[in-house]
This record gives sequence, C-alpha cells and structure tokens, in this order.
Amino acid sequence: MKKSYAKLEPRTQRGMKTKQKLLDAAEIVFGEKGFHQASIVDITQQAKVSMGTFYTYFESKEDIFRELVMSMQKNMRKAIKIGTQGITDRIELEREGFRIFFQFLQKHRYLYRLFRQAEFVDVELHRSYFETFSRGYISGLQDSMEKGEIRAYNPELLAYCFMGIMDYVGMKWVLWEQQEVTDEFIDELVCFIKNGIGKP
Amino acid sequence: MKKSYAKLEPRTQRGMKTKQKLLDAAEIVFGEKGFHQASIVDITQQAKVSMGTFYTYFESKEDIFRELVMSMQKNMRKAIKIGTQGITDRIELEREGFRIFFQFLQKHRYLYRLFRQAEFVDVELHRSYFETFSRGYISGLQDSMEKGEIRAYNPELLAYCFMGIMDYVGMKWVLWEQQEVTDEFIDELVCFIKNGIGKP
Amino acid sequence: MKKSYAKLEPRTQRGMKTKQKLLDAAEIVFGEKGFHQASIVDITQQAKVSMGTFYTYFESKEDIFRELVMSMQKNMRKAIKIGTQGITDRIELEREGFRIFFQFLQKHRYLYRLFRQAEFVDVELHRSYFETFSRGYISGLQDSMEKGEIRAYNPELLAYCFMGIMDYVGMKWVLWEQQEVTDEFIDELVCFIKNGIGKP
Amino acid sequence: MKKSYAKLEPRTQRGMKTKQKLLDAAEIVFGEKGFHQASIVDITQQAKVSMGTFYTYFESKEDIFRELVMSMQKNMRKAIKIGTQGITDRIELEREGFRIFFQFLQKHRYLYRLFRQAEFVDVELHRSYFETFSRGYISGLQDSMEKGEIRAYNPELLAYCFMGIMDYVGMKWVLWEQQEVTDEFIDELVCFIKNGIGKP
DNA sequence: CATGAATGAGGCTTCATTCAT
DNA sequence: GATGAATGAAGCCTCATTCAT
Repeated sequence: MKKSYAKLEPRTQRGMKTKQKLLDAAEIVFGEKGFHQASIVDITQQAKVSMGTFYTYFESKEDIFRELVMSMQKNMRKAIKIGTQGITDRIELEREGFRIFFQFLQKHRYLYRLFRQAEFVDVELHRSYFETFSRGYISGLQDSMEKGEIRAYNPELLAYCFMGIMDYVGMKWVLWEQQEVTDEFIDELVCFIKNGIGKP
Repeated sequence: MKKSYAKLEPRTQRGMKTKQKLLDAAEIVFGEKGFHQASIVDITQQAKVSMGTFYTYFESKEDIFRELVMSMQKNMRKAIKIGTQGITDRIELEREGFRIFFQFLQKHRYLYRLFRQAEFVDVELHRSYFETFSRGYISGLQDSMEKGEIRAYNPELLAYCFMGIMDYVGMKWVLWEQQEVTDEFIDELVCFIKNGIGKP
Repeated sequence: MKKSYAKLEPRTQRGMKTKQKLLDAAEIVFGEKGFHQASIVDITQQAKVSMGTFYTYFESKEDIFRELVMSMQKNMRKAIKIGTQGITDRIELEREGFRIFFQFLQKHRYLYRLFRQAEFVDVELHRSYFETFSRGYISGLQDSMEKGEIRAYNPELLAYCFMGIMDYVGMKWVLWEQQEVTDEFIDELVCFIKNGIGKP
Repeated sequence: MKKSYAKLEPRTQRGMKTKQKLLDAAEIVFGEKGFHQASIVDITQQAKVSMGTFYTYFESKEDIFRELVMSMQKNMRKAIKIGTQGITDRIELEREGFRIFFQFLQKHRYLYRLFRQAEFVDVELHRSYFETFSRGYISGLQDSMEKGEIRAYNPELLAYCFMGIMDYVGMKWVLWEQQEVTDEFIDELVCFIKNGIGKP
C-alpha cells in the first residue's frame, strides 16, 4: 500500500519558497544541535511554518538531512571548481582551493557538523561524498605528477592527507576559533605542503 | 537526567568483572550503531547482564560513553608515549607515532566512530581530547623547531595538519579498507611530511 | 468535524460530473483500502481532481462514505424489486432474488467491503440498512406463511437466516473465488432452503 | 538493525498477569470502539497500566489484535469441539453447536466486532479463520452425507450457509437485541435447517 | 468551480531510567 | 549485587480539513 501523500517537488512559487525556508532552517538546527538532538519541531519553528508543512516537502528527518548535505556538497565542489578554473600551477591551485574552502566554511559555519554526522545518519551519503570528492582530487594530483610538476607519491595517499589537513585546520580556526583565515596563514599552510618540515 | 543512586565503584571482584563486561560491550555497540542509535538494552544484552545492572555501575548513557572514550584516549596516548620513548630525531618520532597510532586503530576498530561522536555527546569531552593531545604535540614540535631540527612553522598549525593526516589516512586505510598499514606506506607518508610535494 | 462550507449540490453539468467522479473513485478506494486506511487524497488522486475540490461536494470523509453506501443500497434494493416484480411463487421469488443479488455483487465487487465497514463508520447507517432491508423481507415472508405457501416460522428469524446465507455465499464464491454463480449452483441453494437437510 | 526491545513472553508471574490484563482490556476496547478508532492509550488505561507497558508485551496495535483474535478463535473452536463430543446424530450436533456458539457469544459480546474487523486489519488472519473453521465443518457434513444421514448437497455450500446463519442470527439476537437465546428459539432454527420452508 | 499549500490535533512508538523483589 | 517489569516524557509522522488564489 503505497504512500498517498507522496512528497513531490513544489508546484508553485510559494511552495518553493517554503521548501527553501525549511532547508535553511535545517542547516542551522542540525548544525547547532546535531542531527539526533534536533527535532522536526525545532526545524519548523526555526522556519516559522507548522509541523505539518514539513511533511509536504520532506519524507522524514533523514530525507531533509540528505538533501541538505548533498546540496551543500554540490555547492562546495562547484565553488572550488569555478574559483580554480584556469589555474595551471599545482601549488597555486592548492592555495586557491584552500582559500575558497575556508571562505565557504565561513559562510556555512555548520558544514562540518553536518558532514561529520552524515556517517551516523546515512553511511552511503558519507561514502559517496568522499569518493566523489577524492576522485577529482586524486586525478588532478596524478596529472601534476605525470607532468613532473610535483614530486611523485601515491596520489590517493596525498589526496587524503590534503583532505585531512583541510578538515582539521578548518575545524580549528574557522569553526572553533572563528578567526578570519588570512592569506599569510594560507601561505604558511601551502609552504608546509610544498616543502615539508625537513630542513633543506 | 535525575539520579538517585550514586554511581558505584565496584567493591568486589565480581563487580569489577561486570563493569568491564559493560565497557567492552559499550565499545562494540556504540561503535557499530553509534551513540544515539544504540540503546542501554543493546549494551546490557551484549554484556549479558540485566538492564538494572547497568545503573549499578554507570549513571547514564552519557556516563559510560564518557568513561569509555576517556579510557581509550588515555590508552592511546600512553601507547604512543611508551612507544616513542627515547626517540630523539623528530622525523623518526613522527614515523613511530604514525605506526603506533595505526596499530592501535587496528586493535580498536571503533575508535573513530567513538571519537567522532564525542562532539555530539559531550562537547567538553571532545574539546578536552583535542586540547590535551595537541598540547603535547605542539610543544614537542616547538622544541624541535627551536633546536633547528625542522623548519619553523606555526607549531599549532603543524600539529593540526599532522592530526588531520592521521585521522584521514587512518579512516581511509584502516577503518574503510581494513588494510594492514605497511612500513613502506608509512615511509611514504613520512616522506611527504618531510619533503612536501615541491620538486627539490 | 467543523464545517464552514455547506455541501453543494452541483449546479452545472461539469459539477455533476466531478461529483460522480469522486463517488466512483471512493467506491474503488474504500473498497480496496478500507475506510480507515483510505485517505481523502487517495480518493481525489483516483478521481484526478485536487484536494480542495472534494470539499466542494462532500462535507467529510464520513459524508461521502454514507452517500456511497446509501446509493448502493438503494440501487441493490431497486434491482431486486424490479427483477422480482410479478413473481408470485415464494420459492421462485427467492431463487430470482439470489440470482439478482449475486449479479449485483459481480458488478460491484466492493459492495461487501463497503457494507461491512459501515458498522464502524456510522452505526446508524448500518442499522438502518438492515432494518429497511429486513423489514421488506420479513413482511414478504409473513404474507407467504399466512397464505400457507411456506411453512410457518418466526419470519424475522427466517429473514436473517436468508440474509446470512446470501452474505456468506456471496462472500465465498463471488468475492473470494470470483466464480460465476451458475443457475445450477443457485438451484442447489434454493433446494436446501426449500427442503432442508433432513431426509424426506 | 534489529529491534533491541524484542517482545518476549513474560518471564515472571507478574508479567503474565499484566499481559493478560492488556488482552482483556483490548477485547473490551476494540469491541466497543473498533480497531481503528481505538488507541493504545485506550487499552492501557482500561488495563490500568502505563503506555510503555503495552510495548513490553506487544509490538504494535496489530500485534495485540492478532493475538486476541487468534486466541478467541481457538477458544471458540475448542468449546464447540468439547461440547459436541460424543454426539453422533447430525441434527443434534448442529443444535448443540448453535447453542454453544450463542453461549460463547454471550460471554464474549465483542467477538463479532473483532472478527468482522479482522478483514481490515490483517487479511491473512481473516482468511485463515474461515479456512480452518469451514474445513472442519465441511468434512463433518460430508461424512454425514456419505452415511446417508442427511440429504446430499455440495458440503462446502452447506457449511457456508450454516456459518452465515450463525453469524446473522447471533448478530441480531445476541449482539443487538441482547436476548437470551432460548432452547425454543434454537429448536425453531434447527427445524428450518432440517425441513426447509417448503410444505411437506 | 478548481487548486494545492498550510495547518495542527491526534496517535504510534521508543527507550532512558526507576524500583520492588 | 543482580534482575526485569513498569514508567512516561519525548519525538516522529499522518491526514482531515481550511483557505487564499
């Protein structure tokens, strides 16, 4: 017996607006309270709509979380892609990538809290994010290595190192310290990536 | 979050055993299901004790989680400390630190899942872990820099980079791929840290 | 159970058609899912109209159910009345009554599911059906007894026996087995009613 | 992820008593309000236990309904079986069967309301009841026919006729009229079954 | 007349915690 | 110390009905 209240895409302008209000509210609420501590009512109150309205646009708490995380991932990847277009030098590309990532983080302060929880909400969501993101990263690094632009390492290892660095540095300075990430800061980061800690 | 019974420290051999059974069970259950998805019954069933027994030794679900995570952190730090004793060369120290960390991970497969969730269970727990762990790391790096052993960077930045790398590499190869982390693999990792990606 | 809009009798051709579409849809939906499992949306989707349109023609879910059941009852009684007109012999009258009833059942496969539920939707609806139907039956039987055409029994008892037989036989062979009820089958049924199971 | 709170059979005397209280309460509540109109709270209040206790013994509303209906069916069949043991004459057997059935009905006033709804709660439950009950009935009738004790009919048809009669007569006089069903009444009923309505 | 977004009361279910035995 | 039945607050979700366009 299939559901009679199928959740469809809104068919009016008003509906689209309401759905967006809910997504925006969810970003804040999930970010602040965490997925499991947050309730649907928290979200609808934040969005200033009634509880029932939630279920006009989403099937469940998991559903809105998934949509939220996926759209965020898409936007982030897009921002990085657009921002780094045309940069050919690998080091410069990394520098710009970091900058854009931290900028994105500042705009979406809860990105971390959302991504981190994905693992406990929907394993697939989590995995697919890492796979998609790392795939692009890996092939980019591989190209640079083949061109002899950078040292040769296992490109997968390198990609995960970079992702770990972005994650932890972003968590510490953007999320916790809420500092503006300056160009000098990023320069130092890139310097480490380029030269390592060994003395020349 | 009331409590009428104080948490007991077991006074008998039997009591100690029961408490340990519960902690072992909690490691598995929290690791597999996640803190919020896991129930007290899951834990007591896994430990093969009755529901009531749980509250003889722990005040709440949060309580056992905290105790579990804290003891794990302590053990991990201890393992690294002991294993790296006597090593003076910074690079070798990092190499051995990575090796021990990944070994520890292999023994405690759920370490990640537990640490990751700490943020959503008890913010203090999470913060204090990072602070304690990074403090030691930072001061060690600072020493090495002052001795001129390694290049000079913001030691805090470096510590978070290393922690991020450990986290992501461990997650990818130990947790997900369940590969044995070979010496060659660690060597490559250390090589990156030492030399960076820039061409010499 | 509030209402601010009075139920409209459709005033246009288009309106009449829409109302009928809704009634036809309700017959299918209530029949398949059952009154309580069925939703207004199920009905409006089946009828291919919007949700709001429903309340132009019906006051509530109960309302359309009532109208549906009552019209079905009326049609059934009418069919039997017309079909048995002019038959004077009681036994032949019963035979023809059965035939028409089973034919009606075949056309309105959900009649049972609807009538059966009436008891749980609107007790009055249910009672009134039985009273109206049995009243005619009883008086007919009484006449036949007084004329000495059939044996004398408590006519009310007899009427309920016949109704029970129609109900169960129809349920078994028309609803469940979906067999065509042949004349031979009905003949055997009437034979039992006429002669009983006792040896002559 | 399997349920952690599995519904087991109670392991103590106290538990058994509580479960029975809930079943007794459900019989009344489902009988009076109907399955869909009744809520779990209605049942637990009637049983004077807390809401949570319900889920210690039953998985869902459907679950307790099923258990209730199945135990009732079993008890009814058992009562008829025991009560008609040793009766060899078919007519007397039917007479006694009716008597016991109506007596059972008087004790379990809600039996009808429960059985009638089974169709809308769990189709299988409903079907299996009819199949089990009719199977015994049919084979008994067949035996009698083969022995030449009663007239020969399609035994399945006859069984459904008798079941329909029991159903409707019980509904009318026991459930609605709440009359005591006297021996005279049953005698008349049996007389019809034996002799039919045809003049000798 | 027709539409479909919005509402919110009501019902189901979970599970951390208590407590009598 | 150990047991497991009992509790009830809290959260998810449904859907009949309203109403602005």
